[in-house]
Amino acid sequence: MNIRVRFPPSPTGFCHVGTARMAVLNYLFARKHGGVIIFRSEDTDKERSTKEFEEDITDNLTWLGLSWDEFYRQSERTEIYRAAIHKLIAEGKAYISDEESKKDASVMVKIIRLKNPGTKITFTDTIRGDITFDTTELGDFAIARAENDPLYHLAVVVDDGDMGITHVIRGEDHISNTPRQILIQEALGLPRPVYAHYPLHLAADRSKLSKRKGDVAVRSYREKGYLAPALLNYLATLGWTAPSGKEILSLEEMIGEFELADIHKSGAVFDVEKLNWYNRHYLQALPLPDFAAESNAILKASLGARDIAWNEAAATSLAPLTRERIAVWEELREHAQAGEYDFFFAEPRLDSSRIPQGKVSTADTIRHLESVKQFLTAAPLDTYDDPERIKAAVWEYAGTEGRGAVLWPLRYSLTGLERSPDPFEVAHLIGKEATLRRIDAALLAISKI
RNA sequence: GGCCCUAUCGUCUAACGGUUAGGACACAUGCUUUUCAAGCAUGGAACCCGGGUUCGAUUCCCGGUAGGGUCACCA
Repeated sequence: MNIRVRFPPSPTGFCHVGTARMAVLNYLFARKHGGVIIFRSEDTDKERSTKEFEEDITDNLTWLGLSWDEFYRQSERTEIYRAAIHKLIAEGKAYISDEESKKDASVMVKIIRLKNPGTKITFTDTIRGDITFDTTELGDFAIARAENDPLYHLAVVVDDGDMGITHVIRGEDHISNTPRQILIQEALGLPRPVYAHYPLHLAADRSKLSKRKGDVAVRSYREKGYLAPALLNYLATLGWTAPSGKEILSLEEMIGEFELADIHKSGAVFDVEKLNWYNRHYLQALPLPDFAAESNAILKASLGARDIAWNEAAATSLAPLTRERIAVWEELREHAQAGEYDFFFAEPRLDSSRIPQGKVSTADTIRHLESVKQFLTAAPLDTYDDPERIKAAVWEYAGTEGRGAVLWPLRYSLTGLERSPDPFEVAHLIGKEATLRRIDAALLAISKI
């Protein structure tokens, strides 16, 4: 069987994570079976559909790493719908009725309705099993406003038939649309595709995910600095578990393991914490030069706004350290804007009263700083090539005098921050000269207390 | 409200009649370079309720309850 699936978004809004998930599931299934993917822009609502939204959708799906083989717009296919509607009317399976407009009761409009035979429709859903509907309650539902102006259900059915769609994989919000579409299908004499309705994902309170309850646009995740493979991996595993039990999977691995029947039946909450965990993973997996390039761009912009002189080399050497401190790029920007990295590029501004820590006296603090300074002065220059060797230079002393008492003033002197990376890492990054200079500055500041 | 779907830790889930109900995220505690982050170790935490079926139900059936979806001249 030559499998053909479709991505049928309507370009009436920015690419939603729900749209992305629909595409991911269809993509995995199609690629697994060597099938064909059709992107179909469902833009029959002329009022709300825009080119901008369509581009946002294609752009973001591509960013995620997805692709398709054929592309159509429903707005360019009115002739095909016209023929189908005409045929239905000619065969007496549909009719034109004059009715009051629902928008304005004083206006009479023509609506084309399907003559509903009122049968019971049972279809097999790959994810849920058999589902039965009594279609009598649907009545003669509307399929078009005019022969050249189809409504959603008609367009979908005609297109699925014309494009040879074999598998319709969509959200469960379409379950109740299915009997209606099957009725049209049967009236047109079209084959019935395989249906698979997956559950929608939900907001934290288990209600429908909406703009009010968090980000729903793929572009906003992208702007915050989420990585495409992370979002892709999360979206795929939200409501689907790989048989291997793996949670981290590349696109190729997902394709290899994917089966429609393994998609869960119940709705899952979209959890940003878990997404962050995925993103941290993929951020760590980035080659260091790639990480540094992006990291530098963010630091440069953030530090520029703080009037800190830029030093590309210093920033690059910082990359291994910033990498383990963030889950999303946005965090690096926030940290840099809060001044957490200033000390790598400029002398720290010390609050002398903060140099002695806790119960340690000022006199002892001075003594410790003087001692540490001696050790670090005596240490040969290449000691600074490795944080471990810097540590070794003062470790015995810190052990006997009290690590906190010795290390806190050192760390604070070097960074001027309450919270920062450890002192040896910092000394390594800023080098011997700056390290000694900063200790001297701290000693000078504390002597004025 | 009618119709349809669903129901395991806070969250994502494993289990396919017999298990100390497993894992991941999050959380708590401890360790590590008495800060922060990361890492490592440990810990707390779940079968919606009621009936059946069965030697035995988280698992199968029915009912209830709860949640979701859908009831357009939108898609």
